[in-house]
Amino acid sequence: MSNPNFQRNTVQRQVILEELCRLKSHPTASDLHEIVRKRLPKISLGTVYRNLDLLSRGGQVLKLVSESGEARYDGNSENHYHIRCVECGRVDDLSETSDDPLENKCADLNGYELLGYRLEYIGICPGCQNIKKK
Amino acid sequence: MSNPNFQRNTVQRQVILEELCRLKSHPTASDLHEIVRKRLPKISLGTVYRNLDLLSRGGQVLKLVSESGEARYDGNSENHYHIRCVECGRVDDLSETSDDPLENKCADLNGYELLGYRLEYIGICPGCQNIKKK
DNA sequence: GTGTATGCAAAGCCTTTGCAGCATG
DNA sequence: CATGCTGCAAAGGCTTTGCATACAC
Repeated sequence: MSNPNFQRNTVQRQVILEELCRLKSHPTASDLHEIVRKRLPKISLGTVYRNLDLLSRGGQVLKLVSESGEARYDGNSENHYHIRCVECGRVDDLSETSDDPLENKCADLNGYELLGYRLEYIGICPGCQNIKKK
Repeated sequence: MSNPNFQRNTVQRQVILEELCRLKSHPTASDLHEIVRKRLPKISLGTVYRNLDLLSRGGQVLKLVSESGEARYDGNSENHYHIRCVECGRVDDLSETSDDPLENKCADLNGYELLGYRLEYIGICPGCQNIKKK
């Protein structure tokens, strides 16, 4: 029987992860596709999506979705905060200067003019807890 | 000259806002369309989208986008926190019991099993600040 | 009347998926 | 050499848009 979590080490996956980690910015899938294409001219957008999905579900990559629904990816999976530009959608890292991110408003903002923040908790609702127990 | 923010009071807009505010849940545009259709059978999905966009840009409604890119709307535009189910995408309100939401982990979670949170700052990046000044 | 808003349908966009061939372990 | 992965292209799903008509002011 085969291991359902088995994954192969493909050149495509390696290059995608390498290029994403090298970038300080947080590209969209299409941005990354353009970048990776410089090294692997034949790689398809579909492959980029498939690998970003695998990597983000594996925790090696972070997927960031904005209010507009646009997805961006972050090769730094360590816990850190982001600031997003409301005008152009650009996303940057924020240096974590204390354990309480909400109090960081005067910390280094990477040149950003701060407007606010979005906070959302993640969990499992009562209904889905029941389904899982069955 | 006309006021760029001028808006007409249409029945459609009123009913969309009314129904959204009446709901405790946070429906998708399509969910809301189904609900509003009970009162206005001929209303189109496009009109629902157009009005939700107007209302959210006007601050009367909150637009919430999940990691998967799914958009949900909240008729309560007052500052409060949300918890989202990773299994089914359902979104509920969280009672705000202190000024520091990150410390609320033991507060009333509406029956949810808490897994974590997403925090993102919103601002204007240096590049866009320069564009605005010009 | 003037110009915004609507309904309808088509178009857009980003993302996912089916498939046959490829290449990894 | 079994089967996971790829490239390609088509399909999907949500959202936006163009257009003629309706209606708010």
